[in-house]
Amino acid sequence: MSWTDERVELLQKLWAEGLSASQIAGQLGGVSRNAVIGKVHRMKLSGRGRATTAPARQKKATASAAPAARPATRAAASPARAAASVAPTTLQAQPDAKPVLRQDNRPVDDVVVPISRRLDLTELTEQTCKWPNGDPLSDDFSFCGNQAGESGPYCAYHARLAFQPASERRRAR
DNA sequence: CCCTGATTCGC
DNA sequence: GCGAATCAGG
Repeated sequence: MSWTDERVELLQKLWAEGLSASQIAGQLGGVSRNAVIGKVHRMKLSGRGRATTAPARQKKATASAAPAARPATRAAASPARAAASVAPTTLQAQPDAKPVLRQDNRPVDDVVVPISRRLDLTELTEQTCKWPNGDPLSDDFSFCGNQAGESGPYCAYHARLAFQPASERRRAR
């Protein structure tokens, strides 16, 4: 894959949204997270808010000294990562968070702000996103509750997560 | 061990 | 310009 205008645009957008390089690579497809990071740097988009830790870099030291073995494969996925493993949301409950909707005609899937409404199980309807937040056994457990898409149980943001391989999903919000 | 971004450098 | 390898850190 090459960096077409479209892909660069998406890269810039997702990077600005704060997605990690690996997540962006997963969405773009065909590129590694290193490729994404490299591209970001070449475009000079590094400093993204106050996010990363960037003290300084060191010299690569004596190059071509001892290549050493590759890190080996890292495929093995953990057995059962159910809804229970979803990381507790770090977003504070917002009393009247608006559902994720657009006023214009832009595609819904380009919404990226997953402010959970933190609904209780009994508050769910056909139209609310059923993405779980937190540990189901905990008192804090809740559902996203944002406007669900017409064709699924999740809001645009979580639908996107739901249809990604678990390995790319990582922690959900 | 999982992950993050940063850097170097051969291509 | 590209991105794997590597590094430094959480």
